[in-house]
Amino acid sequence: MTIENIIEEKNLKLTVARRELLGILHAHNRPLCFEDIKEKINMDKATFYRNISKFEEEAIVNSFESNDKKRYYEMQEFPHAHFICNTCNAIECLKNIEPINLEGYIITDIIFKGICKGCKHEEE
Amino acid sequence: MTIENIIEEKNLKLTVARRELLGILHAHNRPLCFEDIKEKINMDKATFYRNISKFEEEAIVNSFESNDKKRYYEMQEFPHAHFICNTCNAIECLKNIEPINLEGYIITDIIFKGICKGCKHEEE
DNA sequence: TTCTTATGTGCAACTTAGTCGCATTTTATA
DNA sequence: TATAAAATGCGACTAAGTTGCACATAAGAA
Repeated sequence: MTIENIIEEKNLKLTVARRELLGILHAHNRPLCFEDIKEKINMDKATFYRNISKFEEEAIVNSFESNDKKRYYEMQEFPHAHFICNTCNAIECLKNIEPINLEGYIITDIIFKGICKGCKHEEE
Repeated sequence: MTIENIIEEKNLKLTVARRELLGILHAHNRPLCFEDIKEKINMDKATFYRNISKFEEEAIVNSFESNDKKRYYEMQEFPHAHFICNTCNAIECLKNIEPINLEGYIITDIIFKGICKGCKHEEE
């Protein structure tokens, strides 16, 4: 599925900003915040946040808050859990954990916090 | 364990602000943000954030970011997972879920996001 | 290809959570 | 009761995210 297809499928206009923004998110296999993205492309923050909101409404992108008060965004292609390290603040994607069920709830996202493998190793 | 004992055990000074702050957190069985707390007690936000940071360092309190860009705090008495509803933004404590293990990681906190029982019911 | 219109973009001003420096107050101890 | 270290409150600041508005652009019609 190309970026052009995704945009077309949702009946959104294909603009330069949208192509660039989805291009960056698609190319990186990790969640990115606005700060990460503005290092890579020159885009006004109002444009960034308006497009990101639209992508979230259309279920193209999903997001979560990390430990650093910033929101991180990624393509919703393969929904998966995340691990946020309290020590180094790194965000890892956990693509292979077994599904968890909570009776009565619909789970769309799981965030684990704690100490990642690297930091745990350094502590020992 | 009284608030006075907790403070003394960690070798912190027992001040009016600290007693009030821990009193509020102790009295409410749900995570609270600064906005929630300033409705209940009159405390400068610098004092709030400095004390909350100290309580976190001392493992008296823990915290997480919600969907609303605010950080929520609660006593660390009974560590447990949380459910944040994407629809109504409510935060629920999940005190009875079975423990999850991730090989190589130390998990200190789990946050589930999705649709809570109430909102799921309304959708149907 | 050009015209038209709805939609998107960029700018600047704004809001709000959270931080920091500093003068003053309070706690704990001698 | 005196003292020193630590906590508080204030005001100024930072940075994420939002909003209104004028201008630019995508996409379909003519």
